[in-house]
Order: sequence, then C-alpha cells, then structure tokens
Amino acid sequence: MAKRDADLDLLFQALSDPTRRAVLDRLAQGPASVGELAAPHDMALPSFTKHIGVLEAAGLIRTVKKGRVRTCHLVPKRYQPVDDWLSRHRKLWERRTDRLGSLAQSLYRKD
Amino acid sequence: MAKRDADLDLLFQALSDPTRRAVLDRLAQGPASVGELAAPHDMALPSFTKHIGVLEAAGLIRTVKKGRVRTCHLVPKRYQPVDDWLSRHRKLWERRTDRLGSLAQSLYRKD
DNA sequence: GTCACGTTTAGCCATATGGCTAATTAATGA
DNA sequence: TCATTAATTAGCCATATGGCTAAACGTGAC
Repeated sequence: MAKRDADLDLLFQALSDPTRRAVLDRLAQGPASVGELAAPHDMALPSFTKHIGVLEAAGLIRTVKKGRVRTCHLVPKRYQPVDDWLSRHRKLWERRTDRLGSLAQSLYRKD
Repeated sequence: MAKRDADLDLLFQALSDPTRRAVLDRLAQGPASVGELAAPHDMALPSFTKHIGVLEAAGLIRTVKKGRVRTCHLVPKRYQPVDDWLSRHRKLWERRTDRLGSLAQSLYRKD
C-alpha cells in the first residue's frame, strides 16, 4: 500500500484542466509556439504560461526555445502510464465480474 | 474552443490522488465499507471521507448507507469518458505521424 | 542603436485541496 | 438502557491552484 506513484499524480493532475487538455489537442496536430497556443484562450499570457509549465512538468510536452520563440511539442508516450493504469483497472473489475455469475453481472449492469 | 467538459475535469482530478486511486483499486475487487476502505490508509477518518466524497462526486463510485455502515462500490463505466479522451488523442497523433514520412517518424522516436 | 515582439518574472489575490481534532449522530449489541 | 461502533459535521490550518497586472528580459528587425 501507500505505493506513491508521483508520476500518475502529475499526469492526472495535468489532464484535469480544460485549458491544458485543449493545448494537448492542439499539439496533437503538430508543434506550436507559446503564443500560438495561447491565442484561442481568453487568458493573460502569464496565466497561460503556467499551464505550459504544468504540462512540461508532467512530461506531456517538451519545449525548445529558439531565439525569442518557445516551441512546444507533444510527448505522446507520456500517456502510457495513464493508459496502463486504466487498462489494469479494466482488467481488475472485468476479472471480478467474470467470477460473478451472469445474474450478478446483470444486476451490476443497472449502472 | 473553451468547450467546458466538466466531466473530464472531475474525473481526472479524482484520479490524481494516490489515496483515491488505491480506493478504486480496492473496490475493483468488490464493494467495501468506508471503514474497511480507510483501514490501510494512515489518515484520520474525516480526511478519508473527503476522498470518498470526491470519488462519488466524480461518479466513479456509488455508496449506499444501510444502518450505520456506508457501503461503496465501483461504477466502472465512469472510466469511459477518460478512456474515450485518451483514445481520441492516440488517434490524433497517430494520424499525424502517419502523415509524416518514416524519416520524420524516426526523428520523433528520439523521445 | 533602438524599438517591437514573444516570453518570463515578480508579486498579488481568491478559492480549492488535503490534512487535522473535537464533537455529534445514529444504529447495534449486551 | 446504555456503551460501543461507524460515520459525519464543524471548524481549523497550511499549501496548491489558477487567475491577474506591471515590469523586465532577450532577440530580431530596421
């Protein structure tokens, strides 16, 4: 127990904000500068920059500053731990509903 | 833009805490009372109860109070929005790396 | 050299989060 | 009935989060 998984903490936390998810959406199409990323969001730049910081701290994006422009790109493989956690869970409860008969399953299906 | 998806906010937020993830782990094996769930966590009960509240608010668990015991059970299908978001993203960037040639792909593979 | 541009730093604010103790409620069992 | 038990409520605290403005920084363009 108490097996701290700080990685998952950071990742889920990073994903819990709509602005940040929108940034990831955008970056899925290809790299972009901080300014480009900020444009669609009605928010002061320094506020926005914090979101970039959170995403980078979680490892979901990486950034390179060239001249005065910081370019951000996605690190898709960082979704892996999240993916893993979810599929582990799916297996856990599927294994469990397997152990229950189909009657019990149908009861659970009420949700 | 600014398409608030409060559901995902709540879900990712709920999943961002190790105590709460541990509770979900436990509940994947079957229902349990608040007391049983709290036992492995070195934490005062009222603190723990808040976590239960967060999980319930996110819809990840449901609880029934019978007598003085509140029993909690998992609502597995609530993982669905999270799952959906992730697979949408996987598709997005896979589609993109498809558009790039294999040379560009190999460059990206550096991460 | 100087000015504009893209970004960052510094500092502030309100609210949320995750923890605690003490006291309360409600149900069970002796 | 009365003590014990399971959980909740109330209230407190420290820190984190997500936003802001004003000012500074560093680079590129003219």
